[in-house]
Amino acid sequence: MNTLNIQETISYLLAQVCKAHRNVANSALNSLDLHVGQEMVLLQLSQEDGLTQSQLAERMCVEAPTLTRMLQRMERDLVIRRLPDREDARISRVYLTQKALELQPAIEQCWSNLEAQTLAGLTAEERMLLRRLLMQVRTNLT
Amino acid sequence: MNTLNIQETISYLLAQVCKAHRNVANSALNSLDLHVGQEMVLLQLSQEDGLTQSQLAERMCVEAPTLTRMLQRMERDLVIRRLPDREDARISRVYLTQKALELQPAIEQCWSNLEAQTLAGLTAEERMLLRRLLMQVRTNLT
DNA sequence: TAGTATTATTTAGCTAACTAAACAATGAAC
DNA sequence: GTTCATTGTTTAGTTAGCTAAATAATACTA
Repeated sequence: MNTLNIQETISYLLAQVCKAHRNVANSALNSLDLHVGQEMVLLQLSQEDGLTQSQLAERMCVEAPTLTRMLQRMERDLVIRRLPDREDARISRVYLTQKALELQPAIEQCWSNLEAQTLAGLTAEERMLLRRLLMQVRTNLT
Repeated sequence: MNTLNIQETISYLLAQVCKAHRNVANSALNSLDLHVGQEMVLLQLSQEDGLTQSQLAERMCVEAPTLTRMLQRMERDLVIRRLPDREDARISRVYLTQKALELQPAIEQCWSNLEAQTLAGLTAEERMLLRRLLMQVRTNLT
């Protein structure tokens, strides 16, 4: 017999929550012709345009090759463009396009709706508590 | 200016936690020659061997084509085998192999370690609370 | 200055996830 | 019993994520 009932672990619950969260985010973003993950590129650039790919990868916590391919597709779809750095020819800087700027309010609305749906039925105290606990978990796992 | 600071949302935090959690799980499973996601197939089958692919997909909350490909790779790696149902020729049933049975204690150990790492530094009350809050969030998102 | 090490990005090749569509077998209804 | 709908699985094609290795440019060092 199993001594550990996997389905009763918080890890299992967490994995389910994440999958559901990602699915909800994805559905919303699809209506903007974006894939889940791409919104984070646009959000990072909206805070600081012209980041290098390395900077962007680090802030998004993804590996460089993952980002390269995402950016290739996003460039194809005209939501970002890449220009070589003036001083260092190794570096490629990423910029929002007009299309991305126009998309931005809708993306923020998506994110805001997602947050509201995620936290529905939780009091302000519970939300603070959830944040604190998740921050502890994040620390534990990184 | 942004009215919403994405990085301060719980959705953003949740996405980070999930990514970290999946990465930790993946590293541990790699040492058993498994990929993250595959352990769930084995865990489900260890609770009930001979499930149909549809049943397995439903319990894992993944789509049928996702499972088909995972099972093809796992069959190649000799951790599961598939046999046609005797009565209904459409149905394919999935069974653990000897190799999978031998792997099982190590998988449970992985999961157990993951759970411990995830919850390090949290009191019993905090763990109960986290479970309750995550269950609410799961309900909100499904 | 020539040679080597480091840094930035890309390519190649893998897995997990999705949807849409094909395929095959069963079941139902006329 | 033949046609049609439903069910179970697979194929095709997409994206996000990973590691290892290739490529190219800069920086350092003897």
